[in-house]
Amino acid sequence: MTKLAGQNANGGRRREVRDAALTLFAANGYSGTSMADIARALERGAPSLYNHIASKSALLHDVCVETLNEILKLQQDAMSTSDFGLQLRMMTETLVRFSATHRREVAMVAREFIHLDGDARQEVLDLRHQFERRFRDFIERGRESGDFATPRPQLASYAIIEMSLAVAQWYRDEGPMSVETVAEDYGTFALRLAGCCSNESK
Amino acid sequence: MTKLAGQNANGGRRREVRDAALTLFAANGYSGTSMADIARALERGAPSLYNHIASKSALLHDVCVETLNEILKLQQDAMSTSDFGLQLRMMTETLVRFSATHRREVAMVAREFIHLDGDARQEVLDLRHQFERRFRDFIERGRESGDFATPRPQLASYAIIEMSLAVAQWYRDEGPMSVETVAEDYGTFALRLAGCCSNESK
DNA sequence: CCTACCGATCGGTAGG
DNA sequence: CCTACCGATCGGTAGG
Repeated sequence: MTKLAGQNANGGRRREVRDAALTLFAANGYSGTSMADIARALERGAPSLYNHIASKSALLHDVCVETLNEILKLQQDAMSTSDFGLQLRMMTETLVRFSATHRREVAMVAREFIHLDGDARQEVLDLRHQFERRFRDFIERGRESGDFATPRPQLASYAIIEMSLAVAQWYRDEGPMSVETVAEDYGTFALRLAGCCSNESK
Repeated sequence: MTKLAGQNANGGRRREVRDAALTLFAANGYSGTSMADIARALERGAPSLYNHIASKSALLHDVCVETLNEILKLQQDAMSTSDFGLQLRMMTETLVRFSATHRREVAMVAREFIHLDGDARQEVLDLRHQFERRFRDFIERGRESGDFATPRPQLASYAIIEMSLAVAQWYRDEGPMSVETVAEDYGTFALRLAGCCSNESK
């Protein structure tokens, strides 16, 4: 009981640090954020942060890896149905929903990960490539089956992925459009873009 | 003659500094690049750079403003024809061509400008908004005329703009696809996405 | 969680 | 274009 409470409290502290860092990294960039900035947001001294994290770069690395694993899992779930059109819609809507609701995390895997080096950077790149490869192979299969009509599946997948991830850059909770509205429209965009026969299906 | 040579040399120096900075800013980010890094690339001392530029931030600001003005001019040129479908294709292809051939500059106006503050930042934001607004208004007009079929022109314009600018992130000159191939495909993507009747026109 | 402190590096200036 | 130098700040450690 005491031990459990202690673990929760420590986990809570760690999550607090990660949350404050994420907000600052997204607003000012990883290199534009100092450990002192993060500590200030938490009303603590900078050295205290090292009780909860190994280093500044480990913080970024952890966020990137966890975010990409989450995205990969969502992608897999969205690929469970048999209909190509519906599958593309679900893959796109899922990605847009995630981008709109995890804007800071998406900014990390979209750009900030470049500040990692060595194996940490490569691991993030590998996860990104895995995600892109699955998207691309899926569109390739849909083209072979005749469900999609697009000359270069790679370009279609890049276009769909990047327009969906970019939602994280401009979406605002206070804005006029709900996450669902954006997700549905982008699902339709993806179907049209891929030249899907059953264009507006849903 | 001597004076002209001198002006050329000075202009050349300034361009050298800007070019080296642009490469490093694109690779490592603005905050991840020091004046010493730029100087090292030019095999010079860091203080010497200040003979050619006012400050690190002025360097970024100048690049962003010039790049956005160039993009706005290209956009205007692409909007000269009367046909909505052809106009959308030209606007998109022009943007993709620019993104593929000015990858570093596009990275600056897409993200790095956040490291500017005050008026410098606002000026860049204003130019960006001007560009986005013209794109959005154009799609709105095309929808009213019945040439496009899309429920929310704002979302269609965001999708087209962001997928086009993202070309700067992944395009490689050494890659298998020419700039023209990518531009044409993306032009088709934009027409489909906007629900343009004459979908594949060109 | 704190204070005290480390060497390295930051953007930029002075002066020639 | 250089050397010499500025105060500020960087990520991180020691020690409690």
